[in-house]
Amino acid sequence: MRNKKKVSIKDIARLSGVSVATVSRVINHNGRFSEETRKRVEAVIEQYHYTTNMAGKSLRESKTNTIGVIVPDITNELFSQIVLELEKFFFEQGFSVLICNTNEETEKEIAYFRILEAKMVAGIVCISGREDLPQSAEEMGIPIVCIDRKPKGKTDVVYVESDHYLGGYIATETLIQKGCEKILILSKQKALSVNTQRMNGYLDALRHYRLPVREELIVPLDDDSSNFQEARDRIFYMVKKRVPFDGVFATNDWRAYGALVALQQNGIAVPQQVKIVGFDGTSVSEYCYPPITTIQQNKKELALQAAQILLRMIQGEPILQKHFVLPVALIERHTT
Amino acid sequence: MRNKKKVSIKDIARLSGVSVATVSRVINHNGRFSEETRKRVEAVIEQYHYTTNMAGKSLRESKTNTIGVIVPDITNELFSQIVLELEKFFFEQGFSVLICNTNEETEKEIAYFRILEAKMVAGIVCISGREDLPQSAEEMGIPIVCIDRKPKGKTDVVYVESDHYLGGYIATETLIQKGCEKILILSKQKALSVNTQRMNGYLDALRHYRLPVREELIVPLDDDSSNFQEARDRIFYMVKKRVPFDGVFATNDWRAYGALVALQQNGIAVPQQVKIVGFDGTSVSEYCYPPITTIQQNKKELALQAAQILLRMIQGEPILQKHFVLPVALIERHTT
DNA sequence: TTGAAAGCGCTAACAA
DNA sequence: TTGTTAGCGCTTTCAA
Repeated sequence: MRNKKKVSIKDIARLSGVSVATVSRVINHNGRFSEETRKRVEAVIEQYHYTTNMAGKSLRESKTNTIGVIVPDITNELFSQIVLELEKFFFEQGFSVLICNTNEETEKEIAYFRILEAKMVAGIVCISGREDLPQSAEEMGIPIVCIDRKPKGKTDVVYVESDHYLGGYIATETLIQKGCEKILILSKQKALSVNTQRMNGYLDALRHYRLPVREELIVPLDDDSSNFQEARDRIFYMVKKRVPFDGVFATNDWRAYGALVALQQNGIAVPQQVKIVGFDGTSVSEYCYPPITTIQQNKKELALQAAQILLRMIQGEPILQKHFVLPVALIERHTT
Repeated sequence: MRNKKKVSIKDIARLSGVSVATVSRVINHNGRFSEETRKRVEAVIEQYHYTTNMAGKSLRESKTNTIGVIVPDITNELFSQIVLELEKFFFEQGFSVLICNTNEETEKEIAYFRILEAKMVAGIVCISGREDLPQSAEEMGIPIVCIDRKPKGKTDVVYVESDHYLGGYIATETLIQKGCEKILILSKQKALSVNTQRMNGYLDALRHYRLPVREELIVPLDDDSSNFQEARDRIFYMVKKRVPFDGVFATNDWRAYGALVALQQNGIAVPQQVKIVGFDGTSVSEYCYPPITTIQQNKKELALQAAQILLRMIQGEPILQKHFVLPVALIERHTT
């Protein structure tokens, strides 16, 4: 079944009575051939369904037309939407996308960087996940753009992110303006910039409205269980412990939904007794009941910005601005 | 910034005082070298962080360790879960995954087949989407496994699918057993085997329970709008037209949810007045309100089966069985 | 156990 | 405008 012997540039050269160099020029529109030659060569290419062997080309040029996309979890809607936009953009630019799902495992991420290097990808988009890029990444000399991941230490890595601080501030402010005074925050413990920025927005909003920061309302989450489960369990526990609160800022939509379910299970009315704001703007916030007020990230723009910058880097342009912040938007629904 | 000159097999050979052939043998565990040589070479490789240049290797071997995955829409949870499992499996086997999002556009799919061929991928997994593989695909001589896509005409293409017929039957039977007599089906018009099999399950269940097949309750969907919207609009219209029905078999979960919302908007109680069953077992069916009874596809198993078969094909094993059907499961929730 | 050398398909420098 | 040729990094055949 294998081994339809493929037609190579040599065959095309022979069949159209020119040299391989000329064929190569025609294929790559490099000039230095006559109109007549072009026609003849292209006809033969057409006739024999010739397609460039990328391995040969890549070997010769020491680079491929492949982009590596590193992502923690492709089944997370936020990420899959970003990946979709990346794929669309790069397809149009003649690049393919290698998907590298790390599952947040450091080892797998490091392995993937090695693989991407060995495969000589043209560039890498690194979405969220842990903060510090593996050592190897920086030494590779492959253009990298990060999304929602501010590389620790290194100042010269390009990254694009939503305005997480403002998002945290607006989320909290919204709750305050709707009358909440004891606002609980569900936040990952891991000190990612994404987390700390949202937290800072929360804290600043409280301060600005002269509300006390209550230690017991800062509920840390760790990494093991799902966002939904963990949030639900934590809120359940808070209710059982009778810790009073009247607002929840959940740092993503699944956590918000977890909080919502825990409250419903305890007969606490949302939004009458407790109000909730989520983050991301994924579909769960829209279709759950009642639909959740959330801070929307502009996934398409995030992807597009990152992709465009990466493309420019690949083309050798110097990138002066290293840090891009995109606005977020409040979507008011029925939990506030 | 570019151009850290990479260390090649030649460098390793020189640095460890052996020939490139020997280094190659050591790297690929091909025997024919002494234990001592092995140690020396491996030490040098380690020291200089050598990694194989895949373009060179691929060119030489006329194949890569990359798998192409063709998928209609990576943001569809059903597909992203399958892709996740494929990636996981192939990563462990030393393959990378190229993601090819076709958006159901024939042209893009054809383009991707060409690209995958030019890139000499080791194999292709083709998920759902249109039925007939492009001509080019079959001629390429690259192993292909389809998921949920029964290639038209061609009998020798390997495919793995859920038992859509049984799913359709069980969905309908469930509605009947809960007392429904006028069961509406929301089904794509496009004659994909997936659609027709579910439809056949529906029809056979009706016949088996001696219920009439009513033409006006077979509601065709076309391709333009989203599953959710289209289903919602259709059901809305049916209600307005006062077509009587007391059960809805929606051929995926988003359609089921669309139906649910349309009914709720018209003040029709679910499940009291109308019952609903969805398909796929994606999260929307779980977290919407009320959660929807659905037929679950085993995405992990689907991916694993396909991946394992493809791997065997890549390794040159003959595949005798071409068609694999995986069981589905009814998940009862609150819409029946 | 080891090495020399050919050649996979391609591009680009150089020559004509 | 066109051709010749070297060489990218690798594996493998053949010879030693």
